[in-house]
Amino acid sequence: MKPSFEDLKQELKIKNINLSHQRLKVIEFLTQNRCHPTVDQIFTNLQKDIPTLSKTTVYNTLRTLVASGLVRVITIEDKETRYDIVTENHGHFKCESCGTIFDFPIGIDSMIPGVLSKFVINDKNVYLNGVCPRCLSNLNENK
Amino acid sequence: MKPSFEDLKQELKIKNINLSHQRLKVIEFLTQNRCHPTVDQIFTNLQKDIPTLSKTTVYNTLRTLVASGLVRVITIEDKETRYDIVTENHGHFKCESCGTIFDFPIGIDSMIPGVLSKFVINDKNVYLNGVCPRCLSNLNENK
DNA sequence: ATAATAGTTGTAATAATTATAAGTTTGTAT
DNA sequence: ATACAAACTTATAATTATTACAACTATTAT
Ligand SMILES: [Mn+2]
Ligand SMILES: [Mn+2]
Ligand SMILES: [Zn+2]
Ligand SMILES: [Zn+2]
Repeated sequence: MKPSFEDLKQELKIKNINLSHQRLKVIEFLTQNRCHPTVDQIFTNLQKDIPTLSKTTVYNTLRTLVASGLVRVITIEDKETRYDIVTENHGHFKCESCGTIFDFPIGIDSMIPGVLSKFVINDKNVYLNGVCPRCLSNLNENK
Repeated sequence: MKPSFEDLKQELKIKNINLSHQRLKVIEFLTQNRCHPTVDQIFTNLQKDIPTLSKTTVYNTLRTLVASGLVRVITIEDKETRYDIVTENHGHFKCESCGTIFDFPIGIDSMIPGVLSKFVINDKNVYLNGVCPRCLSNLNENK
């Protein structure tokens, strides 16, 4: 599902979170850039629009959005936290060659084993690393 | 499978990695503490044995071990990299209340969707977050 | 309009990790 | 055993990501 900017604004109102200019811009950026951007990417891009923007605000905003369940944290790679506006269950594949992070569907619930039946699960992540088809064919060409 | 200390020494020899005192101690610690320790935990504990130990050495050693495939990196939580001597495919559950990381079996290969058939997959991780049974029962008691 | 509240900003502090260069250990050849 | 080179370790400095803080600004309610 692709949550629209308007949907998200509505969600925020319901959750009683103020729709400040900066917050709206962060959400807008995330809906238009579904590449799982880092804080730095979000900050650098929004700064063009909002010259006074502070990186602290980006951190604060993302913390608020994650806490309210509107945004999801992706830590597929050590040392670079990324953010995803799509909170529905799906897996992530990161290409070691080009760095792209791909989404893929995965039915993880069906494979959670019985030993976890007494555990309360709040969050699920499936992360794969490898090489994407485009990079594979590039590697072949250069042989 | 529980790789023994001796097995791992053998593996290192095969891969032509020097069995320095510090490296052996790191491996020994990981085989005896299968709690997915952080760099800091490994460092602090080994320092008792090796007073001259440097944290840089712990970082260097872990990098070497990960590169050679003897150790696995766990980034279930943002901001704390952990290490696992068990490299075989299994999932991780982190309790948000007590911080314990539990292992569980998972047949992830069977659920990788067709859209990824052209991707080369080098690494797979399944991370769950929630509350463990012990913490759940503690919470109930205190109500 | 005023006061209270929430949000933003710049700067400083913290923490994890990496880079560097000097010192030490280890392995190999003589 | 000795000497030399390569590999490893160490302490320190530098880098990077993130959080803390306090002053400032915008928003909301009265
Ligand atoms: Mn995604
Ligand atoms: Mn494990
Ligand atoms: Zn690629
Ligand atoms: Zn627990």
